[in-house]
Amino acid sequence: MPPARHPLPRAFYDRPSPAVARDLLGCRLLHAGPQGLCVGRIVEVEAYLGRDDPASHAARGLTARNAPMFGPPGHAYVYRIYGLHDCFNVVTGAAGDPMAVLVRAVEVEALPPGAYPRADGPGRLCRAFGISRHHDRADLCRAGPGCLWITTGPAVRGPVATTPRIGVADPRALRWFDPASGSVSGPRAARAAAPAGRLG
DNA sequence: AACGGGATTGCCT
DNA sequence: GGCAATCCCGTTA
Repeated sequence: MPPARHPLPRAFYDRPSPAVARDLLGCRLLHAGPQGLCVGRIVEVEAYLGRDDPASHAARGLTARNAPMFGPPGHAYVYRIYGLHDCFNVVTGAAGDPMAVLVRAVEVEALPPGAYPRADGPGRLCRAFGISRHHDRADLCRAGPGCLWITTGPAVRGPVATTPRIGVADPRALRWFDPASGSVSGPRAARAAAPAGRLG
Protein backbone atom coordinates (compact mmCIF):
# COMPACT_ATOMS: atom_id res chain seq x y z
CA MET A 1 0.00 0.00 0.00
CA PRO A 2 2.31 2.76 -1.20
CA PRO A 3 1.26 6.19 -0.01
CA ALA A 4 -0.52 7.85 -2.88
CA ARG A 5 1.35 10.95 -3.90
CA HIS A 6 -1.48 12.52 -5.85
CA PRO A 7 -3.74 14.75 -3.77
CA LEU A 8 -7.33 15.11 -4.86
CA PRO A 9 -7.50 18.10 -7.24
CA ARG A 10 -8.92 21.40 -6.14
CA ALA A 11 -11.90 20.86 -8.43
CA PHE A 12 -12.94 17.98 -6.19
CA TYR A 13 -13.47 20.42 -3.34
CA ASP A 14 -15.08 23.12 -5.49
CA ARG A 15 -18.57 21.70 -4.95
CA PRO A 16 -21.26 21.90 -2.26
CA SER A 17 -20.15 20.32 1.01
CA PRO A 18 -22.76 17.53 1.03
CA ALA A 19 -21.47 16.17 -2.28
CA VAL A 20 -17.86 16.45 -1.18
CA ALA A 21 -18.65 14.82 2.16
CA ARG A 22 -20.25 11.79 0.58
CA ASP A 23 -17.39 11.41 -1.89
CA LEU A 24 -14.75 11.64 0.83
CA LEU A 25 -15.89 8.36 2.35
CA GLY A 26 -13.32 5.73 1.47
CA CYS A 27 -10.67 8.27 0.56
CA ARG A 28 -7.34 8.33 2.37
CA LEU A 29 -6.21 11.12 4.65
CA LEU A 30 -2.45 11.53 4.90
CA HIS A 31 -0.22 13.69 7.06
CA ALA A 32 3.51 13.63 6.58
CA GLY A 33 4.19 15.01 10.03
CA PRO A 34 7.38 15.45 12.04
CA GLN A 35 6.92 12.11 13.78
CA GLY A 36 6.26 10.20 10.58
CA LEU A 37 3.55 9.39 8.08
CA CYS A 38 -0.07 9.15 9.20
CA VAL A 39 -2.55 7.35 6.93
CA GLY A 40 -6.20 6.54 7.44
CA ARG A 41 -9.31 5.68 5.49
CA ILE A 42 -12.13 8.21 5.98
CA VAL A 43 -15.22 6.49 7.37
CA GLU A 44 -17.32 9.32 8.86
CA VAL A 45 -17.97 12.91 7.73
CA GLU A 46 -20.41 15.76 8.26
CA ALA A 47 -21.32 18.62 5.91
CA TYR A 48 -21.71 22.19 7.13
CA LEU A 49 -23.32 24.89 5.02
CA GLY A 50 -23.29 28.66 5.20
CA ARG A 51 -26.00 31.15 6.02
CA ASP A 52 -28.85 28.65 5.92
CA ASP A 53 -27.22 26.34 8.46
CA PRO A 54 -27.48 27.61 12.06
CA ALA A 55 -25.04 24.92 13.19
CA SER A 56 -22.33 26.19 10.86
CA HIS A 57 -19.64 28.50 12.15
CA ALA A 58 -20.33 30.56 9.05
CA ALA A 59 -24.03 30.99 9.81
CA ARG A 60 -23.53 34.55 11.09
CA GLY A 61 -21.04 35.67 8.52
CA LEU A 62 -17.30 36.17 8.41
CA THR A 63 -15.29 36.21 11.64
CA ALA A 64 -11.63 35.76 12.48
CA ARG A 65 -12.10 32.13 13.34
CA ASN A 66 -14.19 30.98 10.40
CA ALA A 67 -12.30 32.96 7.76
CA PRO A 68 -10.88 29.80 6.15
CA MET A 69 -14.42 28.69 5.35
CA PHE A 70 -14.80 31.80 3.21
CA GLY A 71 -11.56 31.13 1.40
CA PRO A 72 -10.80 28.96 -1.61
CA PRO A 73 -11.71 25.26 -1.56
CA GLY A 74 -9.22 22.52 -0.81
CA HIS A 75 -7.83 24.07 2.35
CA ALA A 76 -8.04 23.00 5.99
CA TYR A 77 -10.19 24.67 8.60
CA VAL A 78 -9.03 23.61 12.06
CA TYR A 79 -10.59 25.01 15.20
CA ARG A 80 -10.37 24.25 18.91
CA ILE A 81 -13.40 23.22 20.90
CA TYR A 82 -14.02 23.03 24.64
CA GLY A 83 -10.57 24.44 25.12
CA LEU A 84 -9.14 20.97 24.62
CA HIS A 85 -9.75 19.35 21.28
CA ASP A 86 -9.11 20.32 17.69
CA CYS A 87 -11.47 19.55 14.81
CA PHE A 88 -10.31 19.12 11.21
CA ASN A 89 -12.49 20.38 8.39
CA VAL A 90 -12.09 20.50 4.63
CA VAL A 91 -13.18 23.77 2.99
CA THR A 92 -15.46 23.25 0.00
CA GLY A 93 -17.26 25.44 -2.48
CA ALA A 94 -16.00 28.56 -4.20
CA ALA A 95 -14.32 31.36 -2.26
CA GLY A 96 -16.94 33.55 -0.66
CA ASP A 97 -19.39 30.66 -0.36
CA PRO A 98 -18.60 29.27 3.09
CA MET A 99 -18.97 25.50 3.35
CA ALA A 100 -16.94 22.77 5.01
CA VAL A 101 -16.81 19.06 5.74
CA LEU A 102 -15.92 17.89 9.24
CA VAL A 103 -13.87 14.69 9.10
CA ARG A 104 -15.09 12.81 12.15
CA ALA A 105 -13.31 9.48 11.89
CA VAL A 106 -10.80 7.45 9.91
CA GLU A 107 -9.71 3.84 10.05
CA VAL A 108 -6.05 4.03 10.97
CA GLU A 109 -3.77 2.37 8.41
CA ALA A 110 -0.44 3.78 9.54
CA LEU A 111 0.78 5.95 12.41
CA PRO A 112 4.21 6.80 13.76
CA PRO A 113 5.41 4.66 16.68
CA GLY A 114 3.96 5.82 19.96
CA ALA A 115 1.23 7.92 18.41
CA TYR A 116 -2.19 8.05 20.06
CA PRO A 117 -3.82 5.11 18.29
CA ARG A 118 -7.48 6.09 17.98
CA ALA A 119 -9.10 8.21 15.26
CA ASP A 120 -12.80 7.54 15.88
CA GLY A 121 -13.98 11.05 16.65
CA PRO A 122 -12.89 14.51 15.47
CA GLY A 123 -10.78 15.24 18.53
CA ARG A 124 -9.14 11.83 18.57
CA LEU A 125 -8.45 12.01 14.85
CA CYS A 126 -6.55 15.27 15.25
CA ARG A 127 -4.65 13.90 18.23
CA ALA A 128 -3.63 10.71 16.44
CA PHE A 129 -2.64 12.48 13.22
CA GLY A 130 -0.88 15.39 14.87
CA ILE A 131 -3.29 17.87 13.33
CA SER A 132 -3.53 21.15 15.20
CA ARG A 133 -4.50 24.75 14.58
CA HIS A 134 -1.12 25.16 12.97
CA HIS A 135 -2.77 23.42 10.04
CA ASP A 136 -5.56 25.98 9.83
CA ARG A 137 -5.65 27.20 6.20
CA ALA A 138 -3.21 24.48 5.09
CA ASP A 139 -3.44 23.63 1.39
CA LEU A 140 -4.74 20.08 0.98
CA CYS A 141 -3.75 19.93 -2.68
CA ARG A 142 -0.05 19.48 -2.03
CA ALA A 143 1.76 16.34 -0.98
CA GLY A 144 5.15 16.02 0.66
CA PRO A 145 6.95 16.47 3.97
CA GLY A 146 4.89 18.49 6.42
CA CYS A 147 1.85 18.34 4.16
CA LEU A 148 -1.67 17.25 4.84
CA TRP A 149 -3.61 15.81 1.91
CA ILE A 150 -6.27 13.39 0.72
CA THR A 151 -6.09 10.78 -2.04
CA THR A 152 -8.52 8.33 -3.54
CA GLY A 153 -8.93 5.09 -1.63
CA PRO A 154 -10.78 1.79 -1.70
CA ALA A 155 -14.48 2.39 -2.29
CA VAL A 156 -16.88 1.72 0.55
CA ARG A 157 -18.13 -1.86 0.44
CA GLY A 158 -21.88 -1.95 0.70
CA PRO A 159 -24.29 0.83 1.52
CA VAL A 160 -23.44 4.21 3.05
CA ALA A 161 -25.55 5.39 5.99
CA THR A 162 -26.72 8.94 6.70
CA THR A 163 -28.09 10.55 9.86
CA PRO A 164 -28.40 14.04 11.33
CA ARG A 165 -25.12 15.46 12.55
CA ILE A 166 -23.90 14.55 16.01
CA GLY A 167 -24.41 17.22 18.64
CA VAL A 168 -26.41 19.37 16.24
CA ALA A 169 -30.10 20.16 16.64
CA ASP A 170 -31.01 20.00 12.97
CA PRO A 171 -32.93 17.10 11.46
CA ARG A 172 -31.26 17.23 8.07
CA ALA A 173 -29.24 14.12 7.22
CA LEU A 174 -25.86 15.76 6.68
CA ARG A 175 -23.72 13.05 8.26
CA TRP A 176 -22.42 10.11 6.23
CA PHE A 177 -20.56 7.05 7.46
CA ASP A 178 -19.59 3.52 6.55
CA PRO A 179 -21.72 1.30 8.78
CA ALA A 180 -19.38 -1.62 8.10
CA SER A 181 -16.47 0.18 9.75
CA GLY A 182 -15.59 -0.36 13.37
CA SER A 183 -14.05 3.11 13.58
CA VAL A 184 -17.20 5.22 13.43
CA SER A 185 -17.68 7.59 16.39
CA GLY A 186 -20.69 8.55 18.43
CA PRO A 187 -23.17 6.67 20.59
CA ARG A 188 -24.25 3.21 19.60
CA ALA A 189 -27.39 4.44 17.87
CA ALA A 190 -25.35 6.82 15.73
CA ARG A 191 -23.28 3.93 14.40
CA ALA A 192 -26.18 1.78 13.30
CA ALA A 193 -27.23 1.78 9.66
CA ALA A 194 -30.85 1.13 10.56
CA PRO A 195 -33.47 2.03 11.45
CA ALA A 196 -32.43 5.57 12.36
CA GLY A 197 -29.89 5.77 9.58
CA ARG A 198 -30.91 5.90 5.98
CA LEU A 199 -29.07 3.99 3.34
CA GLY A 200 -27.81 5.54 0.15
C1' DA B 1 -13.90 44.54 29.58
C1' DA B 2 -16.83 40.93 30.93
C1' DC B 3 -19.43 36.85 29.99
C1' DG B 4 -21.50 32.50 28.11
C1' DG B 5 -20.97 28.46 25.61
C1' DG B 6 -19.16 25.03 22.35
C1' DA B 7 -19.34 20.39 15.37
C1' DT B 8 -15.70 16.60 22.46
C1' DT B 9 -13.60 13.43 25.36
C1' DG B 10 -12.58 10.62 29.36
C1' DC B 11 -13.49 9.37 33.88
C1' DC B 12 -16.91 8.66 37.39
C1' DT B 13 -21.05 6.21 39.44
C1' DG C 1 -25.74 8.01 31.95
C1' DG C 2 -23.67 12.20 34.17
C1' DC C 3 -20.37 15.64 34.40
C1' DA C 4 -15.87 18.12 34.66
C1' DA C 5 -12.01 19.79 32.03
C1' DT C 6 -10.42 24.12 29.81
C1' DC C 7 -9.71 28.12 26.53
C1' DC C 8 -10.88 30.84 22.88
C1' DC C 9 -14.19 33.06 20.33
C1' DG C 10 -18.23 35.85 19.47
C1' DT C 11 -21.50 38.72 21.56
C1' DT C 12 -22.80 42.28 24.49
C1' DA C 13 -21.78 46.45 27.29
